[in-house]
Amino acid sequence: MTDDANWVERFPGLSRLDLPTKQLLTTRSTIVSVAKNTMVFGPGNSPENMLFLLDGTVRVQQVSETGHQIVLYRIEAGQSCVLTTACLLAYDDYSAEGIAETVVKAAAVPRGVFDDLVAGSKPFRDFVFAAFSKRITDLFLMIDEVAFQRIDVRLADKLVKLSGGSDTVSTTHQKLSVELGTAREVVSRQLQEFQRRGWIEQARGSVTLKDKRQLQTLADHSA
Amino acid sequence: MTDDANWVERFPGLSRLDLPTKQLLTTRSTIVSVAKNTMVFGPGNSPENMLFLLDGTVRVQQVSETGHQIVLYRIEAGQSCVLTTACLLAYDDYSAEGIAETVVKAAAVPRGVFDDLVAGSKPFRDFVFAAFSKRITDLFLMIDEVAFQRIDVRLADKLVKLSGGSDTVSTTHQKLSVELGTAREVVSRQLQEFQRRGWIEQARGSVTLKDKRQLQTLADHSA
DNA sequence: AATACTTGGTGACAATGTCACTGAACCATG
DNA sequence: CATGGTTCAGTGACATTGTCACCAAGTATT
Repeated sequence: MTDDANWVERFPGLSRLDLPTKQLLTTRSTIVSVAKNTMVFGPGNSPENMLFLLDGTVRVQQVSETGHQIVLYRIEAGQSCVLTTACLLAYDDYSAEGIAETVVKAAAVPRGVFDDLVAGSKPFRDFVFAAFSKRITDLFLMIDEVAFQRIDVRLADKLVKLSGGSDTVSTTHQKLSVELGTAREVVSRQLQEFQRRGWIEQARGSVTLKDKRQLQTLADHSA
Repeated sequence: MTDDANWVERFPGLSRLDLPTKQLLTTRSTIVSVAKNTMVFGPGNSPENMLFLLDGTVRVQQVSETGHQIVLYRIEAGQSCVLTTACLLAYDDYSAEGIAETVVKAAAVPRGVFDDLVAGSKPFRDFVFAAFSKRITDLFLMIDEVAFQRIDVRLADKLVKLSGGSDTVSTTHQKLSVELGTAREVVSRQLQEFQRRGWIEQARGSVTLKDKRQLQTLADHSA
């Protein structure tokens, strides 16, 4: 892994901080590791610290009163849990939970230090507000998608995004349905249709993208 | 109208500010009025100031790429547009717009003053972060509703909420469909069903709630 | 009064969600 | 390896919701 002591430099939004602020962040934070599939935060589990992700991914998802689940967003390396944490602190009765999808390494900043930083550093304020803003606009987009986008378009988009650079997605129909907030049967049907068109091939627990371009075209068709 | 010069006292979250901070807010802000049905902010119209609503309601809604519309939330008196404003400043290419539903009176705080306040006052920071947190958790709930809640439940809930203390809601089927992000025909059908059950009566451009208790029961049925 | 616009109603159909059930693939254990 | 349990995926019937095309009545404009 890269130099953890200088983790601040790896955050695009934080590299502009002045030296004393950086030092405060570095000296007053601790590097923590979280095992895969651990709940990082959740109902009845408000973290004491603000986390800044150095490695790995945290998936934030919600369990509805109806028993349904939906993935809200992911926190990647270089991003912060600030807002989710803040939400938990403000309203501890809500149902979102953060789960480490991989081994996660993060810098834990105590709340008091965080508050001092917000007070003392304009660049840090900008970083925090930008994170909030990005999250809220992303949620706006998500509401739009859930409300108005066809499920085949959303599934194609999700497959391409989950594949990343690779050509296979290791996941089950059930998990894909949670990604989109739909039913497993719907995912199964759509995947069958994609397979019929020769865009994908299926195996138990994985989907192979044979024609990512076509999938991408369908996903972009929203415009 | 009540004493505008002391508007800070009317914000629950701001009354705890220390005197100098309050004075700063008061002296450096200007009271503005906005006519009904005016766009307060929107694409290509980022406001220069952070607004604190003293009177009236601002409806925030989104126009999808597909042409569909959905109401995201409302900003009521005693709340701030901070987050929406911040979003617009950060990402000016997104499609949400704020529309004054009534005559709106607001205190406009310049961005620089706002930043100074965040830096200098812990209670003000808490106010701002609480506003962000509330908004994000509300959006989580909304995503859950849009994705998983039946339309009759959502419509009943919306009718009760829009009615407030009154027993009539002056709105069209079209507007109700935008509230829920669904189609007018769907609203018409559901309202017919409510009417058949004797829960409401309809007239052109208005709905009269005859049995608010039953509607509320349906709305609560989510639990 | 003639015209256009808004509001709401209707039926056919498509897309998606729900339910109950089936069987195949995988896994842990003896 | 055999067995039984669990996970994963497929299927058909049906309910709910969304889409489309069209109509009719009320309202505003001229």
